[in-house]
Amino acid sequence: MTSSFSKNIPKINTPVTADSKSFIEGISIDCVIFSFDKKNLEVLLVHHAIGESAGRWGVLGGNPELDESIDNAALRILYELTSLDNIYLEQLKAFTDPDRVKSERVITIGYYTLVNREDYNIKASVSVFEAKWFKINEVPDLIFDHNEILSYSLKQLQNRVRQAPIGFNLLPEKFTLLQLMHLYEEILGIEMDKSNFRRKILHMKLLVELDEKQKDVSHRAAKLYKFDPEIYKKLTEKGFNFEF
Amino acid sequence: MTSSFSKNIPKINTPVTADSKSFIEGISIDCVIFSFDKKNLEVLLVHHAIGESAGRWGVLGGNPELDESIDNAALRILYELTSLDNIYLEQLKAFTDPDRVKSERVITIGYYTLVNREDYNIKASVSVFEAKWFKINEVPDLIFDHNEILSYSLKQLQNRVRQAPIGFNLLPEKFTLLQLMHLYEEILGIEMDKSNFRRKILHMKLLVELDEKQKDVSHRAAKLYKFDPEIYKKLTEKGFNFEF
DNA sequence: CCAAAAGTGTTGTTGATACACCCATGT
DNA sequence: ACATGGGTGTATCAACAACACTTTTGG
Repeated sequence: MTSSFSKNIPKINTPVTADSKSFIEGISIDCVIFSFDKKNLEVLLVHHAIGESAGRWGVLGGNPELDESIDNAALRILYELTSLDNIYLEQLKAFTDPDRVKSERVITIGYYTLVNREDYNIKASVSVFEAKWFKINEVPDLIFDHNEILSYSLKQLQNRVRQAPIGFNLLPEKFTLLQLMHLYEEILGIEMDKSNFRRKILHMKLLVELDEKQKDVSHRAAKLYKFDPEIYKKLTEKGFNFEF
Repeated sequence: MTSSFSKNIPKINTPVTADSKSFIEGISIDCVIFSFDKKNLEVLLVHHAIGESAGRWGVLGGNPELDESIDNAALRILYELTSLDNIYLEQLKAFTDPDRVKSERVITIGYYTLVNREDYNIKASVSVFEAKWFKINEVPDLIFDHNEILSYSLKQLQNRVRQAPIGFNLLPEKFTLLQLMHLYEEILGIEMDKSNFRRKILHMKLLVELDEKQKDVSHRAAKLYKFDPEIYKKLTEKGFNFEF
């Protein structure tokens, strides 16, 4: 689910770390934020300073308001942390083990989101939270069931990325074919053949070749491409299938 | 399908239609029950007799208890209606539009389940609810957002059935290859080639050929096969991929 | 010149697709 | 005999994997 979220935030919510009660009692929101930095898939984690989980890291969390859908609440919470809107957001599922939080019964609706690292670096300078990027295989022991939520979201990302061109949300607008290939290699944890990858992705005719090349690289500069959602839309309407 | 209530059910819950509050306030469960009858994919719907949605049909619903996971609650509610256990159950997602139920704010965790029609016919003779099977394209206008939940679950079924051999849950233990093909045709809404389907499915070596044939059919009797979860498990451990 | 990545070409193999055809059985 | 579905065989084409090769550019 993608959606936009306007500048004027309707409601600022109390941080996750607080022990404040949700308006809808017993329901929280947790959101895994993925990003791709050069060669590595990374996750944004939030440091918890107060409460029972003080000193540990967790996925971005929050609470829904009474008059908003949980999906919108997730967008709002994301905006509060990153100042980003127009983010790719997808619901995972509800995590509902009665013992997932020791002190009280609370279920959480899990989400994952894909952000372009450049946009994040520009916008997310101010935040109430202390947040940090972790390489996906260097994630520490997290609060509650957040390790489970994270590993579930990674699986989901691996699945989805094969079926729909959502990976582009992790890249800058203009990218090279090799960057794109490295992204897939990193997410899927496999090695790919350069030549075969090119043929396959170009054959899909999803990408627009730009009149631009890489700059300041110490080797032959590669052509830049961009992903065009309009083209994708037209192709899917014709029964196109992105199967990676 | 109305009648008395019996058997020892672990926890008796109030029916969905009642306006009773859940222990975890604001959270309900809705479960789409799929089945395959000869040629048609069908859904089990429950008739609502009391409350604001009296006279209309909906998906099977219920409320969780404080000390059980929502997944377990779904299994319990399913058992209460169908007397079936050991059922294939998968969570869809949370449906959370603040206006999805007019009178109060309640989110629901959606599930779908696949049942073998023969087992159902044997076991589900008794139930507090009036329930009826509907062909998938003859489903009426349902209560709340249940039409949305249903169409979402159908999409999910179509996706999952291509990636994992879950379709077998809809068939009797012993089946013919053509039955299996018809199942896929019906779920995916496509036509398939008999010969090619055979080759493909047999080539996967998922099926066990039985020493048995169809009986009482007015044409050449077909060999019966069964799906062996053990074989599937072994294959997946070796990196097998069921991609339909 | 060399390193490093960009980009092209070739070849063998596999699997999907579209058929045509024969077989067994009840009415 | 014929309708109905069961079951086999085959030719063609597209996709994929593996790999060798040439090109461009900065240092």
